Amino acid sequence: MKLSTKGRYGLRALIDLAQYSEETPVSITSISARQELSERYLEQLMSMLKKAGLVKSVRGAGGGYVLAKDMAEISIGDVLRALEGSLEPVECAGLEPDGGCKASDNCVTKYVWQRINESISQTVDEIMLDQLVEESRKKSCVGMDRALCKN
Amino acid sequence: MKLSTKGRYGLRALIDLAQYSEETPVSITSISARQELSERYLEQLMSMLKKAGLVKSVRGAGGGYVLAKDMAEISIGDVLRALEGSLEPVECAGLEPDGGCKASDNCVTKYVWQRINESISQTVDEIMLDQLVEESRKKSCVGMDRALCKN
DNA sequence: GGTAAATCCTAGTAAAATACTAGGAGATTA
DNA sequence: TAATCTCCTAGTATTTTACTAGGATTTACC
Repeated sequence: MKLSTKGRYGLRALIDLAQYSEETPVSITSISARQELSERYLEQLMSMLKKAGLVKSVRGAGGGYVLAKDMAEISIGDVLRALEGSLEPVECAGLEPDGGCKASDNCVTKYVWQRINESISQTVDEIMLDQLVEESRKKSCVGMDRALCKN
Repeated sequence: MKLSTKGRYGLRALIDLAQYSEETPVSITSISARQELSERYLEQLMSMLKKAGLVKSVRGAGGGYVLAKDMAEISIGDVLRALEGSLEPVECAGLEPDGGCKASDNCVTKYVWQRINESISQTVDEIMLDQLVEESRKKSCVGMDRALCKN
């Protein structure tokens, strides 16, 4: 039940992007410098965020990435699902009426997985990116000590 | 953010155990036969549940496992934490005052990890084993089709 | 006392997932 | 034309997962 580096790094990167992309696109190079992340790896994370429609890219010199919609309209759930795939703790727990496991009517544990799934979803979907960006500005923590924190 | 087979199989096994251990201890052999799980693997899961104080063992012929406390006093959180370790999505998110990451005061994402952690904990700690056992009896699903469901 | 049925304990190991690195093609600007 | 970007695919070392294997120990029952 751990989030991978994709989710952890990717969310940090997106908060950074949101802070710096108001006027011009932000390049992977600059994000990775500030956040001390591998450029090549970050490239892949940004590509996932783009596929999910959360950021837009501007190619060529002076290019980079920009948010594809307003910060207040991007939930942390959107971000984490884009990076981690489904956040369901067990595959069968899909909420779709006919989703997942065929044996589900006889499955007692499914109830548990579903409850966990719902609580995670509710939590991550009600936190929006702008809240974190604002918080980040308050703390003026543009860069944090990566030697102490890997998240 | 997936639960491993430890958590999935282990919870199933414990529900099975709870149902069958009211009079005599239940052996790993019998649980694994009903639930179609490897005996050797299940052995390790039971050992974890024992270390966590959720079950007691009775050695020797005719032995097996019994719940160490009342079903109504074992939460699913206890079970999953015994099997999966901490359910925190990110290590630093510990709720302990001085727990985890040293950079936490400057960490914006920690807020997110903590919120997720709290919601998961709350959910799994309020579901008790007896609820699932009762549900299981209602559905009379002693054995479900393992060809269809791996959870 | 012997045998069968159990738990207990440690190690090993194949497969899958993770966390990257590497190389190079294509787009855009100055 | 050179520099700076994104884009895309593939490779790969490390770690984790999901087991399997072997054997010691304990206990009930004949």
